Amino acid sequence: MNDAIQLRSPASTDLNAIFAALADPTRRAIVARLVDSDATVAELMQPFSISQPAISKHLKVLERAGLVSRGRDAQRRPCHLEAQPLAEANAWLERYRAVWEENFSRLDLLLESMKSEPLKAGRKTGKRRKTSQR
Amino acid sequence: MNDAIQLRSPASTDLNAIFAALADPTRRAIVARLVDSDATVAELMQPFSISQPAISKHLKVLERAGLVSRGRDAQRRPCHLEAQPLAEANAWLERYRAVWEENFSRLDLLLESMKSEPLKAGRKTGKRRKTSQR
DNA sequence: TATGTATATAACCATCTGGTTATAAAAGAA
DNA sequence: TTCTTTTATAACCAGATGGTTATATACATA
Repeated sequence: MNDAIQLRSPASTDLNAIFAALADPTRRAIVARLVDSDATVAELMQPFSISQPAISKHLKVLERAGLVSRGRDAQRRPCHLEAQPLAEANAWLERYRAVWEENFSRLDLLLESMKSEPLKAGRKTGKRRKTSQR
Repeated sequence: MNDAIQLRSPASTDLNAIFAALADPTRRAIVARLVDSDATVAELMQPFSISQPAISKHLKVLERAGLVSRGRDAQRRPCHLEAQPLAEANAWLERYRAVWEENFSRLDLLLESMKSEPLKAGRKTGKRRKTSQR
């Protein structure tokens, strides 16, 4: 995936849109709803007290992030949840699993992450491991 | 975690800030850098061609999301990566693992997610699985 | 054809974001 | 004290975001 320094790789751009899309509770609720089944705009609108255009805007954000695709059924434009962007976001977070799981030591994580995906953000000139004590 | 319908639960608010913080490539790179070790603002600034105040702003966003905590070492304010928000974001995505892993069927996922965390976004009045024809 | 239904678009608004430059503040060093 | 280093804050800007209302479009049906 190659994140870190060069900020404009296509994959990185995707992650921008994906995380941004997930940063809104209405959109997360829409994603949650679509796990169950495809749904029309009207159906997605139902649980919320916001206008239909607002929902359409949210759907466009989800579409741009690749999280939702649209079909066509007469006037309706049924929404379908796409898996891949969720997998991408998960993959990014997965690299830091060791941070929140106590099984690994910091050093283990470093080696682990270098093996799977060279982070190369470092350039740690001084490499002070304990810059302070918090 | 209780997401979906009521949009302003504290946990939901956290996810907003967490995902929003991760939606920027500079901030994701900072997170990646901090996995290795704590770092000062100057150290974090180094790989980027943006100003120091810009970095300070990014750090404030990460702090608000709980992803980074700050220490004190003379003039320096070393940054430390906090695990919990990453775990929270991961936990949210984890609920949809079955969506991108073909092992589960859709129905399996539904049961799975209901067991672990009642989604209750549905209110599926008609429970039409295929919105396409009606 | 006219009407109703489902969705999208336009125009607008307030607020947030990500950047800038200039300046302030905090702390060690001379 | 004065200078230097490190970080934060203020003021500003352009553009995005999330909402609104009003209107247009696309299609089905009476």
